[in-house]
Amino acid sequence: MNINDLDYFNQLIKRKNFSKVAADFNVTQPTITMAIKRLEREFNATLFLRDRVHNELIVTPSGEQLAVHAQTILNELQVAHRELSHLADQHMVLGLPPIIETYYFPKVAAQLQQQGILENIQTLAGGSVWLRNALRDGQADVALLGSTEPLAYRTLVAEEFDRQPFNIFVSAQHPLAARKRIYFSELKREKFVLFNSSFVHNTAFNKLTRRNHFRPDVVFQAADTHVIMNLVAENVGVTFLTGIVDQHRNDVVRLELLDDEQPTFISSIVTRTSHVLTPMQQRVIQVLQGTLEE
Amino acid sequence: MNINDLDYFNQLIKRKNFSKVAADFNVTQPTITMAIKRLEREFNATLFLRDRVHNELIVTPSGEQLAVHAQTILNELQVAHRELSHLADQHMVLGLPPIIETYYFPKVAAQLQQQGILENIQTLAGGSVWLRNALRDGQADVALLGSTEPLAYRTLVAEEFDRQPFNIFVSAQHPLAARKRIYFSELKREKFVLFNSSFVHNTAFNKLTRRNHFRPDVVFQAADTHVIMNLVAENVGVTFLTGIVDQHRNDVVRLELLDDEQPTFISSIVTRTSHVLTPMQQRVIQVLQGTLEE
DNA sequence: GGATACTATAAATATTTTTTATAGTCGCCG
DNA sequence: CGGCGACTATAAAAAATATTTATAGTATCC
Repeated sequence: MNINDLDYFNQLIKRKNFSKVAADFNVTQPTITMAIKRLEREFNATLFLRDRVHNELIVTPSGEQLAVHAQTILNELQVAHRELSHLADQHMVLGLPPIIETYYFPKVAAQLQQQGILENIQTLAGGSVWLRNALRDGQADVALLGSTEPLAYRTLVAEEFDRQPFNIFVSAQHPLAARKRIYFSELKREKFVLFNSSFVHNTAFNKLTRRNHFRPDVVFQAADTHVIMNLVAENVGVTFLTGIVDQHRNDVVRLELLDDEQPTFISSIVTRTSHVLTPMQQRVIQVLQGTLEE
Repeated sequence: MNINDLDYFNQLIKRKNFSKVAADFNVTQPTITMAIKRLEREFNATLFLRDRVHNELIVTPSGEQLAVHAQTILNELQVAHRELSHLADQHMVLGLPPIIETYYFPKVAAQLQQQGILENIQTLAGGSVWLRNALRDGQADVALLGSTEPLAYRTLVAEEFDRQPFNIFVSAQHPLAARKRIYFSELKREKFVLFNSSFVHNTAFNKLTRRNHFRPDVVFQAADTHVIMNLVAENVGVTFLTGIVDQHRNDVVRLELLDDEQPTFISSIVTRTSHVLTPMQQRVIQVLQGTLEE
């Protein structure tokens, strides 16, 4: 049995049209007909019903079931290709969401440099959700991910290394600047400048607004914490970020939240369950664990 | 790329010998050489080092990594074959460990019969551990499994439907027969007749003996609860089983355990995450849920 | 009734895999 | 040391498979 056949099949499931699938793969239409026939013979099942009357292609239960497995197999192959290509290049792709890249990675990089393995690391930036998928499809081998709940996925292994509360940052000229701690509900009338690229902050923020029954007035969303901090300093609005972002500015004040049951920013080291660590990769992971878990 | 190549590769990983793999598949030796070459070209990596000096075959890191994926892919295909074969025969294989088969299944079967779908069920008997693997490799489509901890596996979905405490059963002539409840530690000097085929009972039993610091005197292990009960009635020993086994005998007395933190016998309906339910299979699951969850 | 949009079939070609036959490498042992 | 045994590799031929080309079939739409 040929993998191509599964590829054709998989595409036919999506496209529901033999000729178009053929075009997608730059082969002629009978090729697809034959491929499906081979699969139908191999699995001894009808995979599609050719409904000429309504001119549509119906996927049988057997077809649906096979589609699930075909998908897994094709993904597994893709991951294999990517993983082996990383191995060949002697590097490891480390996924980093922007916040983690800015505030945790420098420490890690220094350690990796000392051990002479920094050159084997290739970073891949992206939001937490996107990186999770990049891990799954083999684009990344390891990722440091932020989340509000402990991560638990079928194909990934996560090891938590830090928990940080979320804080409120206001301008030094802001009336609340004199305070050290506040309740989230006190922010009902404030304007917010928020972080947009990371889904995690939004999740946490939305939880809190919902729990406190208000619709926040979000005046701006930025992808970079420095931009946000500058806007906060200018008193354009207040923001909601993790404490690690603090960074000794004197034009911005950090306020702790007093609410019970606050969401926390959980940081984890995540890998694929199927990923086999080389000795070099094990050292990288050890450095990550050592540096990040204090 | 051909699945056969992965099959050859997978076997070579196990056997570490080209000629033997060739023999295993009834092909000639150059076939294996070529297959590995094709994979090495396809993945642009060396998969094995042929160490002529020590006359052994060394698997490279790339080889190790590919092996993991090859295994997954081959398993996925095997599952697909089995699942589609069940679909073709219009049946569903239901795995049942002996205890569950005896004490829960009759109720279920009656309901399934009423709905006219009993004939579509094929049961598969086996211990919990064995059935878990049967689910994973597609031999079974659904299983009712017993466990002492909630089931959580990567490739399986479990839905709990019952929790039962474990009980002690003694002969009506036994000194303890007058009691209703006892502490497990009071059984230090007893002889035990235990259930052997189900790993779950042993796990729970061992937990308790360990916690109470004694080495139990196990005089016999049987695969059938009736045998055990008969031995208990004859006062050969006492036993440790779930309450459902009770079955109105007057020569045997059931004692509840007074210990805090007792292990419980958790029963769950388990399926593969990758399994697509047909309408008929959905009805079966509904009957299972309806009947078993009261 | 002809044009259009699909899928299927059959024969010819092209491609890929396997076999056959043989060579190469190394260790072992008399 | 030389021949034998246990391996794997290579090359050419043969066999098996997949793809293309060309064409037929079936149903819809106008």
